[in-house]
Amino acid sequence: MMEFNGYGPAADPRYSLQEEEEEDDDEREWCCTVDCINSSPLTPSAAASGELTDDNHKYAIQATDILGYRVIVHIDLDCFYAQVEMIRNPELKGKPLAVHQKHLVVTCNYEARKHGVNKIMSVSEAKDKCPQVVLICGEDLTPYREVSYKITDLLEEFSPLVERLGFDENFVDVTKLVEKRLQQIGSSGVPAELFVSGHVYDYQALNTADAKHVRLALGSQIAVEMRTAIYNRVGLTGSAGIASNKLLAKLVSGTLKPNQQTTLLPESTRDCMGSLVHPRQVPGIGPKTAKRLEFLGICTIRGLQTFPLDLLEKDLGVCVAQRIHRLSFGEDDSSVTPRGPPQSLSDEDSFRKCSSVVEIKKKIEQLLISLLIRLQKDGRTSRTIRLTIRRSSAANKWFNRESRQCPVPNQLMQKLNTGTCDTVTPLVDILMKLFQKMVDTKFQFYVTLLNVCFANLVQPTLPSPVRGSIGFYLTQKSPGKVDVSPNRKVNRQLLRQWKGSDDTDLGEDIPRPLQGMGNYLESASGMSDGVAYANSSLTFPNSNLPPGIDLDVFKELPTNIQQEIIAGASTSQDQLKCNINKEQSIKKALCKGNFMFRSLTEEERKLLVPPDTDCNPTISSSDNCHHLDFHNSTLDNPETQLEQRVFNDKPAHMHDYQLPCGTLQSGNVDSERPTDQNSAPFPSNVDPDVFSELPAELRNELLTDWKQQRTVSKVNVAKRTSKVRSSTRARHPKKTPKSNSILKYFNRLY
DNA sequence: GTGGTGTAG
DNA sequence: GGTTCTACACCAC
Repeated sequence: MMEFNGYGPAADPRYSLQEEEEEDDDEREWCCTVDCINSSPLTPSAAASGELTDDNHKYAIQATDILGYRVIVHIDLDCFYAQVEMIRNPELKGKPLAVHQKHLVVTCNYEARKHGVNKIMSVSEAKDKCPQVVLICGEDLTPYREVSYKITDLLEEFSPLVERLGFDENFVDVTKLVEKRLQQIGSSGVPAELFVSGHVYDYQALNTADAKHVRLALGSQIAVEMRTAIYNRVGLTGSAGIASNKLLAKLVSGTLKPNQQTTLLPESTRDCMGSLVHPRQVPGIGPKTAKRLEFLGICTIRGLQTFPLDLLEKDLGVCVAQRIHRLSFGEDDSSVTPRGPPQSLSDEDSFRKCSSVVEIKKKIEQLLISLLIRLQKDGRTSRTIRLTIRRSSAANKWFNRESRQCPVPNQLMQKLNTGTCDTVTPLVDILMKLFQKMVDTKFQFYVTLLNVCFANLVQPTLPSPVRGSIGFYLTQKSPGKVDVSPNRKVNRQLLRQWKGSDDTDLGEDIPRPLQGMGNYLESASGMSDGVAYANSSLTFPNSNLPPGIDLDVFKELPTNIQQEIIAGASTSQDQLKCNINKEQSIKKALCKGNFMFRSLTEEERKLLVPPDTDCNPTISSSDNCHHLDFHNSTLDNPETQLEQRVFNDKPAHMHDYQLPCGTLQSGNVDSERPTDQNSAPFPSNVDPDVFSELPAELRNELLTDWKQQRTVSKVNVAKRTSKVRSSTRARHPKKTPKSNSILKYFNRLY
């Protein structure tokens, strides 16, 4: 990795460009290709022969007219993971460094590249090429994700229009900022000495009389400012491309790397596209599409440009055909769209093979816990859970991924981001059922990848009532208590809130993931007191019930809610205090730089599973303690300290017990719905005395909810009787209030 | 809403 | 083609 002595000037061609010598082979080759093709642009004879005429170039003309004034900057951070690792551990600077996931190098610094190490090279090969290479496992993406969002944040200070592309790339639409600067120049006119910062593609001369040139030149100066800010405040270097659309900006940002920038003036567009050899090199044309193009005999960009559009449309569909046809001319009218917070959170792990249900369950649990921590930190909750697998068999070595998903039951949804333990067991149960929908575990199977995903993320609106309180139970019943995530188009406010919650410096606070895990451990053991589980309902001493709860009402509740209430009855207040104490003790432990996760004791496991069920616990033979390395990692610049990497290793499975059979199925939630649609103000199985003891505000809220449910139910009944469903719809019934009930959900699973 | 495919880094 | 670990768009159903 090079040393920097001031960032901005280094990117300016008026100063020496020492770093150009440090391009890696790939990038050098790319540049050579550019030069090569640039030397032979379309000849007049080629145009005359009908290969490429203005007629089939019509999109270029239209697009240029309409969109030519946009100024888009594409920022591409140099070997991102490696740079982050060097920031985390400055001692690594100057050493050859490779970040690997499993047995593959996913990125490496330029020092390692000098020794022949490359991306997607096996670890063993990298070691052969460069025995002194420092290998860092990059499977935990947390630190990269965090730095990545810091960069996006920083870029948003320049323009609100920032679109992330993976962790290490961003598009920024700086058109408005450029216009603002033009206005500032005002009547004094464009200064004659206006220059382009960095390189100009194809060494094209800047024409300060051309409005587009002026704007792009200003864009290049903004790009330098952005890169300087990224370096000064986060410590990372990156390359930039400046052009009139996203496609071109991305293409030119790759021409000169690392730590350089290139501006494409409109007149060079054709050359720039012509410099690409294969359609696959066009961002937006992936391997599958490229293969189909090859099947059509299209193996070059020129070939794609001149291929009859109608034939292309027949093969690829109108939409795709037109899009890639336009891309081949360098035309891309897609806008820079901030995506807001991620729409889903997922975690996955791959392995050579996994062929036992116990192992699968263990791995699912690991992934789930890591995800729950992230979800807790995120602050949202999830409405959909998805399991994706990839399997192999003797006959067919590789299968594509396949997935199954289902809604997260309402009650669970409300608790997902609270970091408590009681979500883990039912979620693992659900995930195992999803797994069994894909794999018949009665037969031999080989799974090589598991992915758990929380999708459909929404903001919970109600503060969580004290767990175990009746308020907790009742509010879980109310539908419509979550705000659907706003339109994915843009919600910067949401993004800011989301980032705000994420942007914590550890400082004095306990990292929230650990609080959550602490809760997980505590609740898991706390559940056991005085509770014996049966297959379909709980047995309990009556005295354990909180005052005001009717035994009959209680019996009607789903088991997990019963557990909540029992746990809360004895501990609702004490537990709060207890949690605070525990957080403090965790904090103390963390201050010592070490924290130990303990597995559940055997006794605790026994208490979680009824001895008389078929699902006997599989007790983990190892009484292992999982040490969590907890070390500081800060950036050079104190302003932009990285959040500490809480988990150096993914937490190992916490316990290894089988789920009590029917834990979730037991509660007949349907019975909680109003039975008499017209008379009772609330569901028949809600005790009036209990109800009357609730705060007026809550009572009103519940009444409104129940009223709404009844209305919806009526509408659905009417719909059902008047309309015969198609077979597909029967498989995916329309959503009714009941469809969210746990029972309904399990009916679908089985 | 579900499940598959394609694209991206 | 996948090897890693994501994330999103789109489409048929």
